[in-house]
Amino acid sequence: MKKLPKPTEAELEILQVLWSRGPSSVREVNDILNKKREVGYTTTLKIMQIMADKGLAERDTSTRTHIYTPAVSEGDTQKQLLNRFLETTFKGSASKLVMQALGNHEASAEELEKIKALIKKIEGEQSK
Amino acid sequence: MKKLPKPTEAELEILQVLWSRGPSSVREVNDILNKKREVGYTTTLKIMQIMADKGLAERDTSTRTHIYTPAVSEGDTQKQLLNRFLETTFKGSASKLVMQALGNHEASAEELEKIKALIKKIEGEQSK
DNA sequence: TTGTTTTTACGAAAGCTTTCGTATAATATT
DNA sequence: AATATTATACGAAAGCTTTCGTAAAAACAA
Repeated sequence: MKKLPKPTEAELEILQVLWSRGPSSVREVNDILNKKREVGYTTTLKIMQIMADKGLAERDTSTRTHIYTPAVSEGDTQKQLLNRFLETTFKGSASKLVMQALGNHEASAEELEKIKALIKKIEGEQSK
Repeated sequence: MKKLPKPTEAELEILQVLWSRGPSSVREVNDILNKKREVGYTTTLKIMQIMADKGLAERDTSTRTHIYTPAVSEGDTQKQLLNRFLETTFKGSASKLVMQALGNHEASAEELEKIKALIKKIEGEQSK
């Protein structure tokens, strides 16, 4: 497994667009970003070019309008960032983080069910 | 409630030392940091001075060796950073984050108990 | 064809954090 | 007292990310 570079904030924002939209042009990504905040077109272009350089995205340059595709999965990226965040902010204590997260943000009943199911599964494995 | 500046990585590292040790001098903090990685003394000094400027720490300058005290609580800071992380990485879905955190890092049996208890409490509130 | 729009490419500026060299003052040592 | 050590202060350099101006190429429209 190769180690992926940690995406910056701006890169992560773009990755999220690519994850939800699939392969996209700079124009399309930039339009979406601009629904939330003002970003210059060339700014988005530049960052997407950097992402291609770093290997966070791949681009198809066969047509004039280049099409970018995410080269890292959403789940893997979340896992990577979570590990890092867990380490820096909670010194590795996942349960502390979970407690904080559940305490401050209400999850729906079904989400809580999923979490309970997961806990059960983990407990099952532990008792072996 | 006043809004605290977001601590940088280096600042967070120092805050963690201050939280665990309580009021400390630059030398003491720097020594602890150097157990993990090499940091120059003046680098640590500079960042702690910035922290005092920003209001992340307070310092007692009544003696030659200034003593720094955290001015923000560990819990509040974790909550602030967690909210931000949740937004940027999990688009606000706390349960997704919890699932990932529990899935990837084993929590001890007692930690799982605590989490289950918390879920029960939340469920109790929801059913009202 | 001629001019307008759209796109990529390039590089530099701006902004932020971290690192460090140097100066100066206070303290400790011999 | 003279020297060495330890502390703070200051500013600049280094490193990284983000932003943007400008140019060149491609596609489109009149």
